[in-house]
Amino acid sequence: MEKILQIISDAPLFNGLPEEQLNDVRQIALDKFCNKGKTIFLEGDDCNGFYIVADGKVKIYKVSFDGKEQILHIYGPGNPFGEVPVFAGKKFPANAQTLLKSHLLFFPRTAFIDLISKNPSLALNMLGVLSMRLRQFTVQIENLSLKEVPGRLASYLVYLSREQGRTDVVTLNISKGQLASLLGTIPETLSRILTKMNQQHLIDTSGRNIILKDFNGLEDLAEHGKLQ
Amino acid sequence: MEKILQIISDAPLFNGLPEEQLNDVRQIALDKFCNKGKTIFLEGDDCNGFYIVADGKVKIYKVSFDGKEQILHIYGPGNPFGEVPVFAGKKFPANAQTLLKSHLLFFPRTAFIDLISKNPSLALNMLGVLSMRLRQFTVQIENLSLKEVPGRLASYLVYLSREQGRTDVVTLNISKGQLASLLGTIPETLSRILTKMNQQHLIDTSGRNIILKDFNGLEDLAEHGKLQ
DNA sequence: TGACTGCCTTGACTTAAGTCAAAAAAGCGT
DNA sequence: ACGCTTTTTTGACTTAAGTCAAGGCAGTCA
Repeated sequence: MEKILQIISDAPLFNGLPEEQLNDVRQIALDKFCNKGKTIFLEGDDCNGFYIVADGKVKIYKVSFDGKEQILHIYGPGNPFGEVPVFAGKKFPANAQTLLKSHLLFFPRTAFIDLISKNPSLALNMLGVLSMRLRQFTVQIENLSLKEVPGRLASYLVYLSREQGRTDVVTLNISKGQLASLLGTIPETLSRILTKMNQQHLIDTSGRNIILKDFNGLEDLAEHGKLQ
Repeated sequence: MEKILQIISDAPLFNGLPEEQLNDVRQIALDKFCNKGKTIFLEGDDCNGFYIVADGKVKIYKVSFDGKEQILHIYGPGNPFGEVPVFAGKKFPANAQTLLKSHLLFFPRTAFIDLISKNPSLALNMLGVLSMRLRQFTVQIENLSLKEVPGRLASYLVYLSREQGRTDVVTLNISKGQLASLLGTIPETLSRILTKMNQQHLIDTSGRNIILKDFNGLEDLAEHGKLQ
């Protein structure tokens, strides 16, 4: 199978579609190659389509008046982004920038809407993706407003642990500064909390590897939201 | 037009559908009447369908371990809720409770999926609604993490002002305690900030009516996020 | 009228987390 | 291995907002 077609068929959005429809999708996809640090779109830009990450990594983020940034998502291969304004409004609600040299697929708005109208199962997949996003946001809002930073960090570590399929050690796939922004805090605070968790034998850090010394303790912290 | 059909056709989720499709939708809707304070579902409950508020008011909320509650949404007539797990999973991700005596319409999961498969424009409308909500969540996360409480309050007042179509005075449609929760804070803090805004002649409060004495100042505060 | 209830406000105190500044450590290209 | 940049850590200080506890105020219902 051709490379791009392979990427498309692996993406959750197009999962389970028959080969004929995958080919239709492939027809409307355009390649876009970006270097690290490239801004793909800014909040308020007009949107004429959405993207899927074929390779690399992209952050979706908001910036406050005085320049502080809150990362909303970090997407890797297979994840779509920028699809909200395709269906509602015309402007992007946040900024997007590559974190690595990346290969993106661009799907023009009208062609895609056309496709989805003829394709109930593609529509259902899309509904599933958006619903999932909504659920993630719900959790993120819950975390931001009900938990303190240690709780959010613990929660993220537990999430990473599930994602990486092991409870003894996890590896961060983003820098600690980016993690701070994702957790809605600043690098200094994150660093201090990591040190504190070390002292309490919850974790053991060495660079981007974090040994989970007390997984139950972390789950507890993620649940209760307070560090001792 | 029959009352239930009217409610359905007025709901943003189904707005603009041809009458024939509206009738299809109406066919699968079931009535549910609830008193004030009735729990409709709890986080983790199995989802076998979703709801639309026909009449009354419903809050969607999360509860932290120590009982503090964060309201995610307050929905009134025409708003759908609980549709996320219809596509994304099987369990409700948050709790729902009526704030008033309410009349709800229930749409069973399987019947609805059936319907949508046969109805591309219904699917597109739903995609629009979900996208709109994602957009709102984006703003909510931005507010929670990049703005302080005064900024979030100002932002809410400006939003209310647009919704109610006047820049001189707005009326809260929820209690101040509930507003505090919606803003991700506690009643004491909200009360103090309202007092402070009074002193600075930004607003003038009397019960649930809030006179906006300096609308530009409020917009500025909502943007910059800092109170003096 | 008065007590009951729910909601809001105020005060004194504590604390989590941000700011600013500087040093230490880790990456990276040549 | 070298210098350079970027990332992370640490320390001293400030501040927004939470906690706890007490009062006030308004509506309701005997």
